Amino acid sequence: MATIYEVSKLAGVSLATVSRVMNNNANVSDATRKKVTLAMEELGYRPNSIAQSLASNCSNSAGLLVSELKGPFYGPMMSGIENTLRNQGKHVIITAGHSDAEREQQGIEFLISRNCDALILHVEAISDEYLIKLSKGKTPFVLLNRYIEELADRCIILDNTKGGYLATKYIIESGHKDIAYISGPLWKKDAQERLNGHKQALDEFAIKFDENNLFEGDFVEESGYEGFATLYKNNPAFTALVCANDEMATGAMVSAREHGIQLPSQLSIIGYDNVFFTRHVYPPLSTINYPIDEMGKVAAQWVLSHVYQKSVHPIQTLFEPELVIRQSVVKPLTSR
Amino acid sequence: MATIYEVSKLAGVSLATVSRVMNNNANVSDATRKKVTLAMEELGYRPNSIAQSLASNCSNSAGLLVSELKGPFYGPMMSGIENTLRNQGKHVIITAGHSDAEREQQGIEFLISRNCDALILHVEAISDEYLIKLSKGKTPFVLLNRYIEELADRCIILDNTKGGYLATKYIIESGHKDIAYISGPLWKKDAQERLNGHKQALDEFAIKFDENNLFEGDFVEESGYEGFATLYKNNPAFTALVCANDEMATGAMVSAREHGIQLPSQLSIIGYDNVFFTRHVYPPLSTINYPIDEMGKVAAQWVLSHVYQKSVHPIQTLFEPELVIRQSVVKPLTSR
DNA sequence: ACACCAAATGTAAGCGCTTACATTTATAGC
DNA sequence: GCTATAAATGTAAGCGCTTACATTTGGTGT
Repeated sequence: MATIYEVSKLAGVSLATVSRVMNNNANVSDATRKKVTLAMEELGYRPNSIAQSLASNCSNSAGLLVSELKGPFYGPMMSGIENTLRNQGKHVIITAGHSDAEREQQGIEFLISRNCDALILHVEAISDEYLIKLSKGKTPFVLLNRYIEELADRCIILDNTKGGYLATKYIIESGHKDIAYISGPLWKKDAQERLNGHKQALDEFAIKFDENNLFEGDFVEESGYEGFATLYKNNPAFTALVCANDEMATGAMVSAREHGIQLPSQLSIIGYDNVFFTRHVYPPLSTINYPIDEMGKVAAQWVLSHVYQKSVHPIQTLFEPELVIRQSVVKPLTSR
Repeated sequence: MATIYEVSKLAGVSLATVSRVMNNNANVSDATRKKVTLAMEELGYRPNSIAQSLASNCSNSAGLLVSELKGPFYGPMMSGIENTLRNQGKHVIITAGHSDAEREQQGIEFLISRNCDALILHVEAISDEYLIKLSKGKTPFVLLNRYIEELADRCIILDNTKGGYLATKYIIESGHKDIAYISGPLWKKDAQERLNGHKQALDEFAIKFDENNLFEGDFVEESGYEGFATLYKNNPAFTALVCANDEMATGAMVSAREHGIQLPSQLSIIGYDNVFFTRHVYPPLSTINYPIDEMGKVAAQWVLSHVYQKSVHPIQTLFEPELVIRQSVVKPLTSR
């Protein structure tokens, strides 16, 4: 690979001048600019961005840490972020934290050590303290789907409690009274909040919450599958099931059908997140919309404005969940 | 951030020694190793991997270029790659090419300029020539889902033609004769191959291929939706639909139902790829398994063995598609 | 023709590391 | 105790760039 030195020699100018034309510095005469450009082309020169980064202390790239690289939730998020950053000539370095404190920390350190100009973090396991300490450091970051009082202005979040409330309220208003719930892992704040919203709706309609109707899953499909089976064994009478995310809801649907239950007539189900395949399961799943792609874009814009001084509309940090009604929730049969 | 210099001063040794302990170089006495380690901890020292990379010409990271960051196909692929590399202490830098030649090239150049030790490429639009030229360069790479004669040993591929054949053969053997097909964009080789497989099966059973029964989609759901509508208008008589991927198949299912067609009794559908949600659509979709996560792992192992000298079982480059039977294909009704 | 100033270019130090090579120190054999 | 040898450590040159500062060049006004 050609280096800047070879370019400078070929063009008959100094290193500094070559660097100047690369960085569009004003003070270069058109004549030499052309000479240099030509030399670059002739050599097929590509600047070594590692060296640039080391010298300039700016890498033109943001680090992104997500829990998983796969899954219907993270895809749109990564995609939204990458697109808006890429449009401004910035790059994204992605790594996965796997909802594990140690691996999340490793990931963050890797991204920092790679000179990322900023970080976008979707972290679940790492402690608030670590993040607060991190915020004193020199690499700026935004948090997606996590709220920390002290870092409030850089937290881009959804009102999870409200979403949980909305889901259950809709179920109740559809006539259900015996309602089961499959939650996410309760050490995760969002799982906790969604459950709180659920309880809040129950309260409002004076339905008492029954521990027997609660199953703690872990946000993946299998746990929805198991969850249904367990709940059904405990209490075969519930007429509606609210799930803390869509994946568990689909898992539960499979299990329900295997138990010979007709959907939706004998059992109403609602999910959470509105991932793209919810329209295609059967019956099409009612759910709560989580505008994660939008939120990813906003995170990217935060970086653009805070780090690269690109002006941007004011940043929205709190997003509202919305009920999306499809066909998986119906009035309960009087008996089953 | 502390630098190696400060560590060396605190520990009372030279830069080189610090560097040696970082790299586990043999020739360091236990005593000084301990001194240095202590100093590092005291300063919270993290090596700057950019500088390491510039100096050593090795970044311990592989670049990954995929078409999209979202979608049920790429997620497992990225995930498989990241996991196996991460387990060996290597990192992954991911960027997206969006099936566009220019953006793919930009992505490749970015990854190279970031000193990636190797590249894993899922590229669709960029030319064979470019890749062949690239192979003369110093950054080694593997190709996922693309076959180039000259680069055969670094192409990890699925026998797409065979998969196409298998799907249609199964449909025919289920009794269908009037079969429609929604293909991917035909400039993509895999789309072309799958279609070829389809035709081959048709041939084998002496069914003639009818252009009216072909719709060229672009591998996303919407085009499946449109595709069905168009095909149905041309020829409402077909009893089975084979789709070049699962996303288009689900799109087609939605459209079919909107046309008042009962699935699967009035129309059999088969997909391709076996992405995770195929089990949850209704009816559960029969499809062709594409072990993309496995193939991603193999790509990662290629990198591990060719670049980092980790020994690894011999690498499988050709993968076989497999029919997975669920409930979306049934015998045709005698009439509809 | 001269001084003066801005624009264009060059010089060289450094970004934080690695590593070949030189030097010092410890170990062993006699 | 002395040399030969190996082990431990240090020195300094670079990796490919950026950038503060110095120098040169060319254009003005008089």
